[in-house]
Amino acid sequence: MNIYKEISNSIIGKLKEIPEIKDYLTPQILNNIAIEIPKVRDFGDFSTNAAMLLTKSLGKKPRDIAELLVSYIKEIPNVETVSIAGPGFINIKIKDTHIKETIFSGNFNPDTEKKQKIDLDYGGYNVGKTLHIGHLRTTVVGDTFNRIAKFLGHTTKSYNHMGDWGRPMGLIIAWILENGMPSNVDDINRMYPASSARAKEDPAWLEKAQKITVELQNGNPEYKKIYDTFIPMSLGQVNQLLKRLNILTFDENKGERLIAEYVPTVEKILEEKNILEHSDGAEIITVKQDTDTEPMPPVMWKSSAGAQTYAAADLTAIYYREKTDNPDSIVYFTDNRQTLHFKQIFRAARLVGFAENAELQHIGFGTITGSDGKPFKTRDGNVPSLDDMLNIVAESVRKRVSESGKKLSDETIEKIALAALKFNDLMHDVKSDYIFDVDSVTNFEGRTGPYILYTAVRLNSILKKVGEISVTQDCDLLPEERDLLMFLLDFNRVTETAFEKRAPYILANYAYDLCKLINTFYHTCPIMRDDIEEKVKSQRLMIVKQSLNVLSKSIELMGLEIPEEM
RNA sequence: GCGCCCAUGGCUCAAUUGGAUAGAGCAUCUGACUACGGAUCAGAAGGUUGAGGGUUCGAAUCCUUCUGGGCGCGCCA
Repeated sequence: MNIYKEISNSIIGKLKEIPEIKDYLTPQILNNIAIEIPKVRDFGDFSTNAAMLLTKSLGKKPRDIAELLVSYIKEIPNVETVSIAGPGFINIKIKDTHIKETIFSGNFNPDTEKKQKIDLDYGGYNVGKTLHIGHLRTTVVGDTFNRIAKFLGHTTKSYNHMGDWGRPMGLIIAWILENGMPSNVDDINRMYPASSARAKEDPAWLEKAQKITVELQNGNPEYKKIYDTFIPMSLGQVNQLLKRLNILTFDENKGERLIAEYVPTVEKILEEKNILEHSDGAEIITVKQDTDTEPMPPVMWKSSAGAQTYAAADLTAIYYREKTDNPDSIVYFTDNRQTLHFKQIFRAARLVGFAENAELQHIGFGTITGSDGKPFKTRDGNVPSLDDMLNIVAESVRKRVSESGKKLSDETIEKIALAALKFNDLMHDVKSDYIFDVDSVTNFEGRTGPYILYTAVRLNSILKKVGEISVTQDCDLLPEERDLLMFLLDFNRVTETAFEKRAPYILANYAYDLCKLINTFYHTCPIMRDDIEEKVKSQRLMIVKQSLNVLSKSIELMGLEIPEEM
């Protein structure tokens, strides 16, 4: 169901039938014809700029052209009225009966025409580091995008490209050799920062760690044994937190370590194609092009110490993914500080001829900052772990609940906290930095996750009181009802846009706007009161039902859960 | 130095990617049917979209110059 597409196609089809203009509809003009939903709802349900685009080629005034187009557009089925406004916009209003028919059918399934195969790369957690605020966006945005793509019928494969094979491993092992084995994951999480700090001050220590890294990668059994004992602890912690965050299980946890098995194969290909160069003891791939105006350093394939680099892992991963998935595109969701890195990797891939049929795309998002514009830290100057952040939000929910005298289960409180944290992240445009303000995340009024859940819970609560809903008699729609229904009709277009733009925030903002309309409707249109006529009642119940239908789908796509009560 | 990204009411964000009167939330002020669940709703106030110039029927959006901020620029991942 996509009424937007339906109307769009009908209008374009009609225009092509008009003898006076059909010869002027060049591909360029057709491409520029916009069928839009006007910002000001009073203008109509849809509008088009077609008349304005034809002024030049026809040599007529836009409003005159509009007159002509209107006489044809009127003939489109389900169109109630067509009018001209402003400089020559054509505004179209759809028949109420058609809106109701479409919505009440309850079919909100997408009608994706071209289904794609997409590899997704997000998460990319590091062994030895607790998941912290810096992992929030890649996780939440990646996961939601994955859900949207699946919903639209695309085939996705999510990769968690773990950082489990680089120098941090050498640093941890060096630390263990001196201080003994870790007894739990917290020990490990302390080791890496400690060892890393020491390496900054002590060059000998750094060198030692580098050496261990190379030897580990070359199969040193002693190091491998240590490695094999602390890796599961670290992974266990990651998985536990992902579960708490309600993130879909990754299809592949193929990190740098597992991808390393394919590095020799890729290296062979690189050598055969004569792409590798030696430079200062390292092996590199030149990706600079003559037209570049920006700095474009070479891809480091192997460090001069002989260690596998992260670039090698990423390039090899492209090779692996092409072989196993043959995807239409590979999309990476990471911090935008890695923009240059991925540009290099993608160029290298093109040079070697990897994934030639796939679009390689890096979605770089901004940093979560404190109100000072610097990367977010807690008051004591530490980077907060995701677990801690959730606990802080949950505590705030608990406080609010107890103040209001309600009693909610821990499970419900957790769901509300998760919604607060995740929605706050999802609603921001991916590419820009955003300020993480603890006060506004723990304030549950207005544009927040709890507001969204609350809306859904209320709708549920009404529906619980009634049985089967059927609309048999037609009755008029109030403006608040009509606005809501029109907005529901937009759901499919929104999910498609969010998918195409790789921008889950579009869905998040849609969900919020939907809730606003639902709450307005809820207030102005009483349902269960005794003085409400039966036919009005059943129509409103149907509106409630279908609103919840769309809302709960949106909530699910954001990886949130509706509690029983709140 | 070279390059990429950003700049929208006091604060935090939108604007369907060139459309009509730049919309929301927070904070402030005023209200709401004895709450179909008040974590709600209605209203008021708040803007020369960082500055200048350009492109066109039309610019927050595109081009250009400047100002201010963030980030990146071969052996960290």
